[in-house]
Amino acid sequence: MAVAPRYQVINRDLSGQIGSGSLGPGDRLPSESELAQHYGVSRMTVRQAVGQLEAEGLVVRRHGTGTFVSEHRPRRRRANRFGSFAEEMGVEASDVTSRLLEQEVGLPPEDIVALLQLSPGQAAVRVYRLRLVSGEPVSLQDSWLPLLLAPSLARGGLEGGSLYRTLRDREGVEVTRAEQEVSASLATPEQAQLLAVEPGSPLIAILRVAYAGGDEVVEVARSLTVPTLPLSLSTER
Amino acid sequence: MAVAPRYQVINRDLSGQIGSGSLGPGDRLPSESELAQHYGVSRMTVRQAVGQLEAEGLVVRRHGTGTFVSEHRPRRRRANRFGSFAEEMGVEASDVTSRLLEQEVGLPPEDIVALLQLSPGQAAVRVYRLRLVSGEPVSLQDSWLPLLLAPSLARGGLEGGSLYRTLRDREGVEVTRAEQEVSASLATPEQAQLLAVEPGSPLIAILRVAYAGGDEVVEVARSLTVPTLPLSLSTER
DNA sequence: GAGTGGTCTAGACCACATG
DNA sequence: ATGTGGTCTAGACCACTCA
Repeated sequence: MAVAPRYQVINRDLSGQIGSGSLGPGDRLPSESELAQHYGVSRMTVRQAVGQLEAEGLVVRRHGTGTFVSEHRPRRRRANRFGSFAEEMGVEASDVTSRLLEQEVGLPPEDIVALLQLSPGQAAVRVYRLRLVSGEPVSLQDSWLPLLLAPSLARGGLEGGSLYRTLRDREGVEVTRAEQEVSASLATPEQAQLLAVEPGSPLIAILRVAYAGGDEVVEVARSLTVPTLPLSLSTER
Repeated sequence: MAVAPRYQVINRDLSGQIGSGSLGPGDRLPSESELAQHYGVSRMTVRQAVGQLEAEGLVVRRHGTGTFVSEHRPRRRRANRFGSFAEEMGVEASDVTSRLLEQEVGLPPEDIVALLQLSPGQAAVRVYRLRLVSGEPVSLQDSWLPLLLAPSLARGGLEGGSLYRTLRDREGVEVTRAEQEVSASLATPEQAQLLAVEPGSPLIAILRVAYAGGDEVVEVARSLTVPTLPLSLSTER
């Protein structure tokens, strides 16, 4: 039945109340004892739910005083765990879909070869995807992985669209660390068409190198993401 | 006597064992039950200690398998500590210089007022700087701070070019947390001239909100930075 | 099946903030 | 003095992994 743990149910309920505005910034949440009684669980369970809210930045706990809704909307999650794409975008995983543009075995471009630490001639798998949130295209992700590390990807298939999860479940390769470089670029006509923006629009460009274990490079990926900032910076002084 | 909580003692002990190498990368920690017995506490207490290690990135928990020391040294704490400008750019602090473009007291634009949580009419200090690395312009930083929090800045002067350091030394205000949103934009002619790039070039745009203590907003800053990526992403597929 | 971490209980006492 | 969150117990059952 895949029943969610109680603390997650409580977390989502409170999270929803904050999101919908029935709990506004600065409001005090019911005390942990009250919540425990209300949800019919023990206080420790409530604490787990609230602790998660706190980690997400939605609430602030004050010893001896109470738990309060944060004054600000949390913007970005911290990047300790290079989160899934959904986490990084700050959206629900269920809102994220993928369109597979290419999945093939071949020789990557020179610069990628170097970053992947491949010997000359060694093949790699390319997974080129368009990621969508709520059906809207938001990001192009172009990943290259050493064929030796990801042979199963050569045969196609991605479990639930998550590359890292597929790696872990099918190859036993666990991505433990990633480095990113953020840049900006202009959309080419082809990119623009896929992302539904004007050609020449600015895009956030990220180069990511993902490692497993020590220094073994598992993936080199380039992504181009549509800026989502609500403020128009380009018109500023 | 200010005795530290047991879970913190346990956390530090394990943390020390990892740091000293008696627990190396990939090693499995004793099971939670064993740790509980060893430290003479309940398993829930051990879980709190280990959970903290996990949040710090020192260990990885695997359901049904065990808890393992992470393969990599956890790098920078991001988000929590937001490095100096030099750290963020990955350069030596001695290579970084600033050119003060404006430093004045006034009423910020509407959007900034909201983010600063100012009442209507409340004044703020603006510090607008061009940051250079090795003499090359790389970033425009436009900061707004509540006048009440930074009165000394109204009289000019920045210690060593570091805004946060000035805040700490002169106002006793310590920035404890910052949130950032990354975006992209196109350089206006004026921005282009200051940054020595072509008008219309893509720039990395970052909106930062810095907090002191709980939810008190200390600074809202917008920065525009020249992409420094060695790879030319804009010419890619 | 044995061992691991994940969830949960129904209490308890303590430290802290505020009226 | 009261109520809050912080810490802690001594169990329990479940879900997962692996031999």
